[in-house]
Amino acid sequence: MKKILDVLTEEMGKAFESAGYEAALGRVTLSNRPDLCEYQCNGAMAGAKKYKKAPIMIANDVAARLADSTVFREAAAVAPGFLNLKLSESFLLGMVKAMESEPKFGLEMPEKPKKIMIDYGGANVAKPLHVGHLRPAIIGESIKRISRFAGHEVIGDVHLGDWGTPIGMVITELQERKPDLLYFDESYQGEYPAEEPITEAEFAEIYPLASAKSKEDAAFKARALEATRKFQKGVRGYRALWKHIVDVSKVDLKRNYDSLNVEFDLWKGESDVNDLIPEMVAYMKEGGWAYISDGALVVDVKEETDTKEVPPCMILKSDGASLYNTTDLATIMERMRLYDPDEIIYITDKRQDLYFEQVFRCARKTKLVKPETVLKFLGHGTMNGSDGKPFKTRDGGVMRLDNLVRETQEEMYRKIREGREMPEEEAKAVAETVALSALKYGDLSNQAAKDYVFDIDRFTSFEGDTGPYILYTIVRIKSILNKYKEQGGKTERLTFLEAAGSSEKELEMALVQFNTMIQSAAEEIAPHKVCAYIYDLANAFNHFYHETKILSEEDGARRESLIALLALTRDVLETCIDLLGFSAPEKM
RNA sequence: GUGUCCGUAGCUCAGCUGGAUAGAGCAACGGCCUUCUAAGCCGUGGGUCGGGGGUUCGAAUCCCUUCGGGCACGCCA
Repeated sequence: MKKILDVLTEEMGKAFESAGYEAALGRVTLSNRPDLCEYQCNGAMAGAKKYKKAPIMIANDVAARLADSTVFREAAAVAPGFLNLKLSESFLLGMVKAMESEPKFGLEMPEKPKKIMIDYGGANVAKPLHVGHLRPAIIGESIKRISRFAGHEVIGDVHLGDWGTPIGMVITELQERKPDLLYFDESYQGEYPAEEPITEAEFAEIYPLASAKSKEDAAFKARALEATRKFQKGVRGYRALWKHIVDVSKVDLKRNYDSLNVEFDLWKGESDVNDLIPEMVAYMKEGGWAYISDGALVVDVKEETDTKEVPPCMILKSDGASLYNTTDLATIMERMRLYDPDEIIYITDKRQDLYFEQVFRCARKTKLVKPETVLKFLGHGTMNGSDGKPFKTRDGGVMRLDNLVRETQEEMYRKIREGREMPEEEAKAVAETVALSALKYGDLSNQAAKDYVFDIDRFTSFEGDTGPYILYTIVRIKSILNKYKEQGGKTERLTFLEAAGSSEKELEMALVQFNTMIQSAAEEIAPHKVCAYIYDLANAFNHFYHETKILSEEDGARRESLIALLALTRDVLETCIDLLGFSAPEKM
């Protein structure tokens, strides 16, 4: 179905045209004075100059043409030249019905769906996820879901950092603890055992320790670097150990991401492109793009239009080793070969802005991608503590992600037990669901590019613009629908009637904004628009709920229509929160 | 230094392809439960949209400038 603003603009454009003005002036927008009207058009003022006429005269001309419109119940010309519009209830009803009957609530699918790869998560092997990993994970997950819902083919890739020194550190610490392991015997020629030489618990304990050691103990660090070099070079025992560590780590990472309702389609990593690097480097040299500067291999990516200094993109360090750029470029090469995406979106901290600019320019210049391949970078801000600085634990350390999730769940559990009679087991399960909504909504309702303050009390509150408030609204609706069902009410093929009151009409108007909102959230990669929408929708619903008796409505047809409206509202809300990556319980 | 993002109510944030009286939430205060979840709803108070200039019939929104802050600027990722 068409977007409501397009329909209204079309209707308005016709009125402008028939009054002798250009149709393009008929752009209709949501009213910014809801006390005066529902929608508005400011075209009369925009056209005043062109037609050398007072805006109000133009507005009057246009309003006259809309007197018997089936779309607008009212179109009033108001000084100095506003066109204030109110919808006809029957027109709105038609939109609601279309929305209810069409797939995806009437969202039109793109003519040419794009294949989009999203690179998000930023996880490293052998390094527990910390709070800094929260944003890329949940923003990326939401963007993946929104793009997919909007009709595109989307592939989410965690793009694991599985080739770096953290693994060398873990190997080194392991060697200190278990020097007799087969893997460290470089003369050993046989097969290595299939089972892991390290348990998950042990692994979880080792990394932070090894990381700390490496900072304090220079000798340890040197050994860790040596171990890194060995597994990268392919020394058999080290490579085998590397594989074990990657496997154990992935189990741990998956569990963490599961708890956030974050799923990746691909678990690719830096190691996957390792063998591509020599080929890529040779290609860049042969193409005449790469040259040696200060010992390092670089590609110039300056452009004439630059107003700033853009340093060259480094391909290899002066010691010949690869770096972040190397694997990222090789990954682009691999992605083009294996998937040939129309678009690749990277979601990382915004501080990497310039870095990705360099990589994108390099990829484009060296023709690793097609001229039409879109490379996008979405930089997110940091999650700060109440002091406005990056979030830290009470003692100033970096907080692990699982601890943050657990603390949020505990806080939620406490609040639920406080406010509701609920068995412990159920309260626990509900707390998990609601806590995730608190965390995700708290994050996603901010623009991704901005920093935000993590405030557990605010996020877990049931009041105001929060995840729990949204869930509470959904639960209220479900509760009514369940009662209705228990009373034997009909739930299939319900008939809608025209809105009978203003709050009902407002709810319908909020509903029919859905496809407009999704489209702009998808185009602008902006999950916060989904949050803003469901907050408005939930408010519209709660207002309507307060004014309208539903189950006790005596007119059967009218009751049925109200139930249909409730069901639609619930479905839209639940679809939206799914796009944000969380869900609602049955009760709370 | 260069570039970039940000500065809106006491706090946390929307609004930024220019439109009428700048919106929410929290906090404060005051109402509404014999009735579908009051974790709700309704209302009151609270603002030189950092400052200055410009473009425009009209600027929080566009341009310039200035102040304040964050971040980035070749061998980390």
